[in-house]
Amino acid sequence: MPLAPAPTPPALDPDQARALLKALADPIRLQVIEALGGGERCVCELTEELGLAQSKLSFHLKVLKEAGLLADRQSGRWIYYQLQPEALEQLRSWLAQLASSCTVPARPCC
Amino acid sequence: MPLAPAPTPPALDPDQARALLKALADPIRLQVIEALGGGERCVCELTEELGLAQSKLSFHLKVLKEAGLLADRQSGRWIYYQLQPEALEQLRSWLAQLASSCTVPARPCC
DNA sequence: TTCTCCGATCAAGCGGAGTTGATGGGTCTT
DNA sequence: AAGACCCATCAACTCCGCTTGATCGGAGAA
Repeated sequence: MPLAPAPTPPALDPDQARALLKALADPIRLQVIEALGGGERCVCELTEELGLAQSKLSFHLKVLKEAGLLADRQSGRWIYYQLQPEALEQLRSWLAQLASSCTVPARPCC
Repeated sequence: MPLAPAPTPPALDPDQARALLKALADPIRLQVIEALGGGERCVCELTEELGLAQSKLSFHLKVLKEAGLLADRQSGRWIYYQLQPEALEQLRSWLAQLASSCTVPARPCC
């Protein structure tokens, strides 16, 4: 039987949200994310475009991949990375939920 | 004359996105954010609910406020903080834009 | 096989964000 | 006025994440 489709991914618990945000909150990783926003890229392309040391880029790619933000694919000796739209969508849902009722005024304290 | 409404805030440049993400990417600040997701709170309420040292909470509130994620309001000797939905919405737009074309396959590299 | 290239992994060093405890400023009460 | 309370700020310390340079593994070319 076919898998149930999941157009809206399950809600993010705070720990998962934290992992995604922590992975995104680095200037170099943001450069990588922005570069991959235009589509899949090979590591050697990213190295050149961003002007990064190879080991440094590899380190940050690993962080992003382990957070679930990136997926990789090997083709010959090259490895291609791309953004995982599901992870981005999960974060969007989490943010939307936060915004939904955050303007409720406080009842006077104490 | 009435102010022009701004339902969709202006697009976020990478630096602004980075500032927001960096502010969110801390476990204590996330606890604060989650607590404020239910509505405005007084600092003394947050201190008690989250079981934090006063100076520690104050430090993180300042970080969140300077990032534009929180607004504060004084009433007598109490200070109330609340989430800024506009900031959350800006982040959501930024994420949506990233996801929009990130699945374009790479053309073979080299 | 050997050589070359791509990318991941490792260990050591460094810097900066977060924590802690004390102090200061401001408001309300008595 | 003095005192109590709420919150921000400060300086010193700690600790963890990032950087760096070298090494390793795997795939293709000769």
